[in-house]
Amino acid sequence: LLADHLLANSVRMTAQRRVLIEVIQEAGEHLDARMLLQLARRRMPGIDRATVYRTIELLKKFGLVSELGRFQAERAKRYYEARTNRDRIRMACLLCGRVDCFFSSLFDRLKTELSHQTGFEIHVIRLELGGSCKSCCAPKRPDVDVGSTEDGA
Amino acid sequence: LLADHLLANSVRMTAQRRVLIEVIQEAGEHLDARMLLQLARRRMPGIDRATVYRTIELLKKFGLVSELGRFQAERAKRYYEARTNRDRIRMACLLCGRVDCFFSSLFDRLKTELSHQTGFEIHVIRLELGGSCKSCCAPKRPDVDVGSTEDGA
DNA sequence: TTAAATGCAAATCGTTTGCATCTGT
DNA sequence: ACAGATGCAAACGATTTGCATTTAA
Repeated sequence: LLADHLLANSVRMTAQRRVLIEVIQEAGEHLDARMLLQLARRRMPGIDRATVYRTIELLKKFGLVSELGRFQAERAKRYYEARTNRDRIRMACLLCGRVDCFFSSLFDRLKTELSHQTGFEIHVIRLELGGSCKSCCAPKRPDVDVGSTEDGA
Repeated sequence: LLADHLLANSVRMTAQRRVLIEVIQEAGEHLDARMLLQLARRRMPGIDRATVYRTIELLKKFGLVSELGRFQAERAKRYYEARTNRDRIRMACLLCGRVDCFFSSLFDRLKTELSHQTGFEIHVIRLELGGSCKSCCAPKRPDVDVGSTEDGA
C-alpha cells in the first residue's frame, strides 16, 4: 500500500524499506523511532537506526506518514503513524499516559472554516488534548510534586 | 505579574528569576530556551542555561507558561510563552517559517464539546496548522526537494 | 554497472543532572 | 543559618551525518 506509492514514484524498493513499511502499517498509531527499529529488527536483525530515520524521512517527503508532536510531558521524541484521510484528534492522559484518537465532524468543519477565513493552505493540522482521562480523573491538581504538569487552567 | 503568582506561593524570588520572567512576558509568543537565555543574558550576562530550564520547569509547574510543540519541520526544540486565558490556534507557514496565532469561537466550542463528550478533563489543548500562508502560497506541492513537507492532504 | 541505500561510528543539539558554591529570607 | 537556587561541566537521548561498503535496477 504505502510501498506502491513509492514504486509509483520510482523510488527504489529495498528489503529494509519493505520491512519498515510493513511495521508502520501494522503498528497503527504513534510509533516512535525506537519502537519501529525494535519491531523491524524482529524481522531483519541487522537493520540500523540510521536506516529507520532515513526511511521515515523518505516517507514523510511523500506524505505517507505524518509526524506527531510529543504529547505533553514526554521527552522530546517524535511519533509516527501511517497517514489517514480524516484528521484525528489526539487525547493524551497526563496521569496514565494513555493516548486515544478519534474524529469529530465539528473539527472537520473548523478545519474548513480556518482554511477559508485565513487563505492558508493547510498541509497538516494537529489537535492534541492533554489532561486526565475519565478513569484517572485526578480529584485535584497537585501543586508541587507531579513534575509533568504543563498547565493548570 | 507572573512573579506575583510565585510570591503568592512563597517561591523564593531571585534576581535570575526576575529577569527570566520579565523576558518571557515581554517576548510574547513562541520563545525557545536558547532565545530566552540570549535575551536574559543581555540583562544578566552570567545567567546559565541550566537556570533557564529550571525556571521554565518551575513556571510550568505553576501553570504560568505553556509548552508548545515544535511545529512541523523544526528541530526537536520546545517553545514557551506566557499563558493566556483563551486557547490560540497556531498557524505555521512551512515555506517562510512565519507563525501566526489567533482565536476562533468555533474552536472554543469544539473544546467544550470534546470535554463533555469524552469526560476528559482538558488541561492543555493545542491546535496547530502547517502549510503555506497566503503570501507564500506555493502554486504546487513540491515532490522531492523541500525536505520539510510533512503531509500532503 | 552504478546511482542509491546501508551500516557503523562519531557528531549534533536540546535538555537534564550531580555537585560544590552562592543567596534570599 | 541554611534551604533552596545557581553555575559549571559532564551526561543523556533522540536524531543526523560522513564515509566506506553493499545492493537494486
